[in-house]
Amino acid sequence: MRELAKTYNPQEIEGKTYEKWMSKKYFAAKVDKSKKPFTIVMPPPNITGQLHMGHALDNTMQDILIRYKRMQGYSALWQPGTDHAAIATEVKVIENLKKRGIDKADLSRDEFLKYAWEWKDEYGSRIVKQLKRLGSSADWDRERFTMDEGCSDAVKEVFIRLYEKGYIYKGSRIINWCPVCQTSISDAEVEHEEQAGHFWHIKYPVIGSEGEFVEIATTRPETLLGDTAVAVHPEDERYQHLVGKKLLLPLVGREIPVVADEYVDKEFGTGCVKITPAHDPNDFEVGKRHNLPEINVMNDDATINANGGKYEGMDRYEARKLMVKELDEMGLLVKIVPHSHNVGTHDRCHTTIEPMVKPQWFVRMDEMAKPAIEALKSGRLKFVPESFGKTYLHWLEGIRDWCISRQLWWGHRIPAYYCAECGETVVAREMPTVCPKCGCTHFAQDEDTLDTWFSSALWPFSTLGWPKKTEEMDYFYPTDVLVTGYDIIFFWVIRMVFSGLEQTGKEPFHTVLIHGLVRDSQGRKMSKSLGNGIDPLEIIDQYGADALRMTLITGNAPGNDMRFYYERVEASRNFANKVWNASRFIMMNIEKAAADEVSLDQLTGADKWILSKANTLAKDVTENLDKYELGIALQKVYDFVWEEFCDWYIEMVKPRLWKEDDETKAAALWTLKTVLIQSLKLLHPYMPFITEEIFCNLQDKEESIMVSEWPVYKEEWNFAEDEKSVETIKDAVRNIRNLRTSMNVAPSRKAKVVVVSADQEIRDIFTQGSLFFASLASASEVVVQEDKTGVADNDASVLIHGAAIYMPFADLVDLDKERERLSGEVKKLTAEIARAEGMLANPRFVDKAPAAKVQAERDKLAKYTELLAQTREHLEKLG
RNA sequence: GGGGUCUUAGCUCAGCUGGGAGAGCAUCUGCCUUACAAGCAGAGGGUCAUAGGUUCGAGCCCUAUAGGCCCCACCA
Repeated sequence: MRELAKTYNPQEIEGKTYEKWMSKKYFAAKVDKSKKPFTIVMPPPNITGQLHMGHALDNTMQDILIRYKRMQGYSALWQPGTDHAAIATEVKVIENLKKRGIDKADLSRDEFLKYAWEWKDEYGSRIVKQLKRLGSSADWDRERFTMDEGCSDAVKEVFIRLYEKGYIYKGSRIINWCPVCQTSISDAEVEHEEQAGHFWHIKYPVIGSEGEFVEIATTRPETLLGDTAVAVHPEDERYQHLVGKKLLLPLVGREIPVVADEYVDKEFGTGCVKITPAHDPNDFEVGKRHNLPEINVMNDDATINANGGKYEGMDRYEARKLMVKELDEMGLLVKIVPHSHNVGTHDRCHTTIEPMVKPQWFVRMDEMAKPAIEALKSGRLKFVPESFGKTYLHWLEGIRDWCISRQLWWGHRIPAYYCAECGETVVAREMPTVCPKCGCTHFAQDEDTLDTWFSSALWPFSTLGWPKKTEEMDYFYPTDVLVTGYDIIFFWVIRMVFSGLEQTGKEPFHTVLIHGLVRDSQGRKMSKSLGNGIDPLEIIDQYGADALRMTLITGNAPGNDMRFYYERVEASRNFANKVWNASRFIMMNIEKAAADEVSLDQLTGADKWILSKANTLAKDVTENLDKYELGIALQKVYDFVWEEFCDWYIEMVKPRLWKEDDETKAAALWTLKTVLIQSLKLLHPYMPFITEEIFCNLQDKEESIMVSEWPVYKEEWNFAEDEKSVETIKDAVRNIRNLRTSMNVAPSRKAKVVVVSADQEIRDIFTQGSLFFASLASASEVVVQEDKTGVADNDASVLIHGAAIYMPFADLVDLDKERERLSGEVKKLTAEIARAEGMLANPRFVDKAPAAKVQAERDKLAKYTELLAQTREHLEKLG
């Protein structure tokens, strides 16, 4: 044991503590059949990433659960790793190359990938180092990467299996195209933004009916170049005569038919819809129904292509401007009406998506969605909080096929090979040698890579060695809890569930613990563009990792967003300091007189009281943690440590420690140490560094708190009677302090305190606790007696249940003020009595409410009635 | 258009299966009391959005309304 510094200094402690944990291999989870497994897979941060508050929250929650379970004796695996983050990384690498004067277009695929891997090697470990500063106790020796050999193998295996089952197919369908990233993206990656736009009303001339026009309204006039029909509702009388007729597409001169389709809403716009199958998902469907040609009018960068005639080469928005102008000049532009509508944008770069028809790979979702829905409905999969289960179901029930191919280089290349001769597709792990159809020996691999989420979907089992049969897979899978933000339920959680069910037959986890966003103090999202992000590492530097962790967990319910305040970090830091100083106090005293083992019957009432409280606390905290109520559990430890332990118990114990020859000193020291250790253990998952440091300084039997045993409720530590007794004294102390404050009696002015009670039990309580009672109540002397002998009528008094307490402040008592105070008491008590009597007078309450509740009311009534009588008596005495 | 969620003290938020409204910060009063002024002891402050309903009893359950936020959705 050594003396601690006066204030807690996290910088001195965190680094060396983490190194100790690492070198002792405490984070390593072993396959150990004698223990129960507990597994969490870490949502793999992007290799492009820097630690932000979201990561800090997410990983703190996981670390709390893992540390808790580890202390409970589970073989607790926190499986870490990083994600290749296809688009994000590719964009970053391209930017980075640009700075060095290198253009991706000038590079071969292999050259580009070489740069990408270099980038990964340089920055991929950055975020891992940052996670460690938080105190994350992940099993870093098992760290994985979504593009490492094992994960890539799992990806190939799943692709092949799904392909052979007919769940993966290649098709030419309308997809979301990002003209800036130049790749297709899935529906989940499209964000809808409400934008102020316009409705352009344009007239299309009817062929063979001179002077007759069809008026359409469009938000995207430039797509007119790809129109292959105009649709009207089959039952729309206004246009029935036109169905089957041809229109002359302005500016293009193409003849297009008028078709009838239920898709059209008669009430909306003009009731006539231009149909552009190649650039609108709805029109695509209409086109399929009516066998319309699909005319793609755009290049990959959203400039107009050769099909756009003279507009070729223009950007889509420039072309729009020019076309509108020309239509106006031709007299075909009827009007322009302001109109706000939803525009799909790419969630990464916020470029407006261009729907295009392109050959892509898809995963059929209908069959795989079913067991995923069933998993939730059956209760095998639970969300915390539950409401997110509805989000999950809603998405799955309306799920559409998943576009998984990306026109990127960084990622898992699609394991499909095309015969150079006959074009036959072969899906295989390696490039085939001979074409099964034509015998040709030349193949080319598909150029595309897979959506980054395709590999993350396999994360819970690919990291454990699947598809190989490993003992890790047998032991740690299925995992237990997945902790993540609500923003990636669609991207990730759902895909892990259906992939896990499809490939392993089991839900990959039984609980999904959802958290919200960490916002700035004004409630805004933290973002780079706003510059309002707060760097967790700076907070750690300034206040310590424990304070940051505590801040992120307190006062926040699962799934709710939270605001980040420096004031709250300070409050957390202050708590750490409180724990530190309480420990310092205890150690200073233990140094003077060793805290030897004592038997429970040597403890005083106060010792038993705090021990009993600490015992209940362990039970409560465990229950809360089992329900994932991390914030509530921490709040309870906080309240216990600060209020009960520091403000009450330590103060109660001081007189015993200061007295030279107190025979209960050993009991006090033992209790201080025992309760402190209990508190440190309960606190450890939340504040790992400070608790470890104190624990190691406090005792030398165990070398680390993180592998010590989690406290369990012990029946022999349950002292209900002593709890009641101490509460009685606390009640008296509070009343006396209150009285002294209201009378302006300085704490330095000690006074004799006379406790009068007819109740032998209560007299015993005060007699036995007189030492600490005197100290807490600033009493020079405590006299306990049965009647009021020697008490002056004008002594100040307070009443508690079963006793009256008198203090001779004669010269200080302002009789008017005292009468006023007592009258106030009478008023309060009368109201309480009326309330209790009212309830008890209600026969329905007495009959229907639980007996304990009724009895409690009766007890209260008796207590208040007694207090009221005494208070009135005093009031009369004052005259 | 559908779904979710929130509305509690001046501010930010807790409030577990319904049983006398809580915390932190802020405010006011005293205290440098030998662990801690990053502290100690006190105090003030709330028709729990509104209106109904269920119940012996509602911040909590149900319905409706108002306002805020979020997600999903193919109205050109």
